[in-house]
Amino acid sequence: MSGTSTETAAINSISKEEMDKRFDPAGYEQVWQRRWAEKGYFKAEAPSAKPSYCIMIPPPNVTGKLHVGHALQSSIQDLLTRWRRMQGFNALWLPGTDHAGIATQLMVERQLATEGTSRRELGRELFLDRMWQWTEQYHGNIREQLDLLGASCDWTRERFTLDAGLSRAVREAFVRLYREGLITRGEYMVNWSPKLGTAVSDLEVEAKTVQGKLYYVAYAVEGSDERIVVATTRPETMVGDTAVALHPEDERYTHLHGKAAVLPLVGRRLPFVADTAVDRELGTGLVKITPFHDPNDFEMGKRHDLPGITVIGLDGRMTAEAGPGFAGLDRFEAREKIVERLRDEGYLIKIEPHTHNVGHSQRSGEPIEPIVSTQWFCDVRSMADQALAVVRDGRVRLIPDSWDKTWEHWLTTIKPWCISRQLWWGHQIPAWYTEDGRCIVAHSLEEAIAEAGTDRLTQDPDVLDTWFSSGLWPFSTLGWPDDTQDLRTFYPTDVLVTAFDIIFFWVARMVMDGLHFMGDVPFRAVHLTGLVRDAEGQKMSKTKGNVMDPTELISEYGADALRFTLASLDSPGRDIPLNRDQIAGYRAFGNKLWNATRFALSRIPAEARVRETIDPEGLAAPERWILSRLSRVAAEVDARFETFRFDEACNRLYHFFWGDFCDWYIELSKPALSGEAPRPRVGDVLLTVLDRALRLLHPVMPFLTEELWQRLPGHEAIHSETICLAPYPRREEGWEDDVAEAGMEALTQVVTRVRALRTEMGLPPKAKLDLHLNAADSGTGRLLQEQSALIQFLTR
RNA sequence: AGGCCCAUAGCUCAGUUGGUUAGAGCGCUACGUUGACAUCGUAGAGGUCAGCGGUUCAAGUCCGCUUGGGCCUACCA
Repeated sequence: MSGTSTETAAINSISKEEMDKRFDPAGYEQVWQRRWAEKGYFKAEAPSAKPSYCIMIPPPNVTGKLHVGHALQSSIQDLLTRWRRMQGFNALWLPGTDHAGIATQLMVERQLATEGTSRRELGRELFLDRMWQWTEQYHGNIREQLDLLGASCDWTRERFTLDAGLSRAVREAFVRLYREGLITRGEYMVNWSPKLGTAVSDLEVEAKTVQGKLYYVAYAVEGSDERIVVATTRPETMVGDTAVALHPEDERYTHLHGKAAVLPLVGRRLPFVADTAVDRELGTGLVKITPFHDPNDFEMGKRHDLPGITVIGLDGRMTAEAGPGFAGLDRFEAREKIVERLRDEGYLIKIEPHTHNVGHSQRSGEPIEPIVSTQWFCDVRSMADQALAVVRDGRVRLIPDSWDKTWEHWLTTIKPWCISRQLWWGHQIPAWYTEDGRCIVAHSLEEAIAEAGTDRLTQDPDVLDTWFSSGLWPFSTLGWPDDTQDLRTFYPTDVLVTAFDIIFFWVARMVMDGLHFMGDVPFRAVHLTGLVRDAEGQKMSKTKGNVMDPTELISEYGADALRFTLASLDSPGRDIPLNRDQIAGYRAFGNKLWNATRFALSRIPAEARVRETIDPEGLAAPERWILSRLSRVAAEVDARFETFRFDEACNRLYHFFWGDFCDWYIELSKPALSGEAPRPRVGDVLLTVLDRALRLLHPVMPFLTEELWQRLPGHEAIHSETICLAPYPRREEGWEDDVAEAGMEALTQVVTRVRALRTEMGLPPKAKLDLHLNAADSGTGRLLQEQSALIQFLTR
């Protein structure tokens, strides 16, 4: 509690002291963040008489560090939450973190390696202890960083995907899907990552175009002198061949039907099989079939009832089945060795360069090995159909909707999802095996024992894919499977804000799970943001060294400037080039807010106050005009927030404040405030417009607006404690005044024209001139006449 | 191989359902500092809206093609 006394001093200083000429975000940002938290302004209610508004944070990696992409998404989520909260909604932004299975386990494994040990050496239990230690050590970082950004999360509802409640939800979901027959265990071909030692899903495989080789190998035809030639990119798999395929209508090879080839080096008999999947144009039109090491061959093997042989093991090395001379070799060494033997024995016809796509492990970067193994699968077909339906009928809106087609394509072609991982960090699969090999799926060991009739059970060692638990996030975080008050209050949630790159990993699965388990969509809209890039539009990456750290940007420019920048760059369907000049520009905007407030506070009459509302009756044209403009901007900003056009909303706020308010209204108020040319209620109007402008800006720039708003005399009339809970300004139709706007338009044009003439004629800015105006019509003439003092003031 | 997106000022981008003279920020030029703000003010320069064709009274905007970028999906040995 060492910081308490200084904090109190800082809080006391707010709104009392003379304002500095320059604003300093570091001086108040975290003071306010702490105070808001202490006051509990962001705690949502359940139940509540107010309408609910809910956003679930896309949970970042619990041990991770927030990057600018997180800063972007968090800024948008906070903007929406603060906006709705001010509008009187019972707003919940639920924070939390993800255990991020492979990623986090790898970090700890790397650390163990530096200590000269490994997870295998430690054993599962000790290793998991280390994982939890690691998790606890870094867990606070995410909150710290969100606090720096000004996030208005409800931390009393924070969740972690591995906490007790969410783990229970995971087991419940697994058991239900198993009992519905949608989760099954079986031996299939999976994407295997030898380095990671685990199966991964199709999504975790990245196709990379590589320069490979196409090897042409001669196979003898059984019972004849004929030799046929097959082409392959992976000669090392040939020792696992069990057939040779040809196209049924390929006239070159009709004589081979019913015959067999002989596998070089091994001597195995390989029947010819006819299959239309064979491409006659490619290679020689004859394909070697290795059912256990190629996804196509696996399918073909099933169609023709071919046996499979596992010649590459889970460690990426050749098995004993590969035969003497190859067993134990790494798969790529084996390739060289086998090609060498083929050449030596005269089977190698030729080698051609060949460009093709090879699946690589997204996480480890190595080529994926298609391997047959026993895994758990989730058949998502029926769930996918439901997810298709809700996007088609608009119950879930993707924003921008250009993603609809991608959604459609992926979900219509979706295949069973391999959900088991050979890792330790994650939700262990709730399946137990009896000694006689029965498999019991249950919520708990106790339930499994009861069902099995024995306590001699072994739990399946595998854990679930991280995304299995993430898919449940919108309702597991609210207490599901129990029927909780939170669940009833906040589900379905309103908006999901996330980057497009996890639309399949996560968004689609939440929609499927939400519909399946809750019978309703998890959110009504998905705002998909672009990728944050550097100033040159390059992807940020550690290797390029162009990564921008949000924490550092905040300390340099302030959180409000970063937030404003990110929000104003968030145009639909576009990536976001972030450059420091722009952030600096919005920091200058902050300075503008600061100094406009400073001006108002130093010049208004003592009795001036922020008013809840103002009757324009009896006000002069400049006052009528600024109130009219304010009303229109409030309406526009509201409409833009509704449609997720944060860029346009920010733009309008920026131009209203800097252009209308500072460049014109403040200038116009000067002669009135100084007493040279008094006008009615100028002080009240100035403060009231400032109050509303700050409130309009609050969702984007929470810290500065609070800091300034607290200083406005009479702000308590709007809310007794904080701008965070003050009402969001709406349109005031009674303020909208076409006559005043037209009149001011004429005035500003006159002023601008005079200034331009002065420059064109090379007249010194201070030289006083005579100005004669001829109005085109009497109305304008009268107005300009009325405002002649102002015109003189602005044009000298 | 399919699909999606993009091309507008020196740079990064807006530009709604087609409708006056295409906008902003940064950068640039000139001038300006004792009274909110130099993180500023005033004025200004700068665009064949990638190219070609079409629809229309009217196209940056709609349609087709071309070129040049980017991304996603995909089992071609």
